Amino acid sequence: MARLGTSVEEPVRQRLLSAATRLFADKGFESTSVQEIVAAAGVTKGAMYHYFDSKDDLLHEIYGRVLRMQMDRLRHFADGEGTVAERLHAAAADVINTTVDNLDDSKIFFRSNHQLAPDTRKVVRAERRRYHERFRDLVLEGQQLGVFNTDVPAEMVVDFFFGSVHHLGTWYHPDGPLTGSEVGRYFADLLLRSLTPAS
Amino acid sequence: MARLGTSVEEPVRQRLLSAATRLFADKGFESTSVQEIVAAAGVTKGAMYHYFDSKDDLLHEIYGRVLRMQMDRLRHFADGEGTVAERLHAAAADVINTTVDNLDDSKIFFRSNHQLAPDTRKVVRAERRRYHERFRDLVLEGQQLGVFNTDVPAEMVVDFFFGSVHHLGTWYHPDGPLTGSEVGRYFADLLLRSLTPAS
DNA sequence: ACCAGCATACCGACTGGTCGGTCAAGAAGA
DNA sequence: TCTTCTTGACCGACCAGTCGGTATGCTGGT
Repeated sequence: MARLGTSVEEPVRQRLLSAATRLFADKGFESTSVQEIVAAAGVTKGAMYHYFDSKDDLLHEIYGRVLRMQMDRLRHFADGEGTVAERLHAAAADVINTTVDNLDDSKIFFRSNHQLAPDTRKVVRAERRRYHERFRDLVLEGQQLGVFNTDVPAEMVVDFFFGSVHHLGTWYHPDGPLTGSEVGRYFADLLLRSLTPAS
Repeated sequence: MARLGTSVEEPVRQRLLSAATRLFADKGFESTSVQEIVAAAGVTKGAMYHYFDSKDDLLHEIYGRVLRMQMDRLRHFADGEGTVAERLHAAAADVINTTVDNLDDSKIFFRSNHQLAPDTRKVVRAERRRYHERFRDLVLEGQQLGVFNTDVPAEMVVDFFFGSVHHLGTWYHPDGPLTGSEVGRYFADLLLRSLTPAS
């Protein structure tokens, strides 16, 4: 059992998670064999099946990490200070920033959803829904205060925006000309302007 | 040889394409076996390998169909009549409409990209890029005419918007309360407003 | 009218190989 | 000695693709 500061190396469980994340993002869940994962982590299958119930369980853990992190950050910005517009802008820019910082997780999240076992999928979907609802409530708050347009339902605005976030994994490259913060600002600007009354 | 109106049934090739589309969209490319596809189409493996070179080839054909259709429609709207804003709005609403009408194709398109053989993927990506460029040029045209905001690069606006289109397969249900046209109008409105100067 | 020759369309058993997962056994610290 | 962690050989299921074969019908020579 790894105690505090016992080993220089990452513990086996972490190494497996990291290796799996990289491989799943690169080649997809189904195209990655357990053998490849354990080889990349420098262990054998027995070790993997000691820490995880199945290949599916590994994927589920990756999902869990992302979901918890995103939810924590969203709550922090949504419940923070400032006007609704400021809080929504900050939350939107932040989710793009963290998505870009964890592009592999994001790719897996949006591409391998259908590979999860039905039960696991239900859990993930429920957690995802709560996240969306918190975001939607922010939009709703602005609409009720009269600072946002009401002609497009809040629910749809959220789906519209998260499509763009989802899509980042497809075109964004960390070594490209744009930083995550820049993309975050651009996208948050577009979102806010699409919600702001014309005159 | 099927002459005009000779057979009531769809020809085998079409049946295979349809069955594969449905199954790939439901369970993903890698999780669908050739055996399942031919069973759903009511033929055997021999028939499939008579019409297609490989399982990959089948996927490639599905991609080709979607790409050709989308490009044709975009050109029609982009080169049509009306102001830039009107043409962009029409093209944006239409791509959402056809995406909703062919949700299975769309799911496959955005989810199974990485399963294609490298060569095939290059071809698909190139065609996809041309599509994006045509769309971007529309935005650029509006920016140069001064009717659209210029603070966000046209390229980024396109990536922003197509993320939302991409995402449709995740949340839209044909038997839900919204028609494709309604979603198309909402999303096109959001896009146009995000491009329109505030005052 | 007939037949040989050939192409198209399709069948389904089979092959070589891969995969997720199991398990008996060993190493090492407490 | 007991527990925790790790090994690697192994199993049964499954999969993409192959191949020898059949049925049908068109074509041109007689």
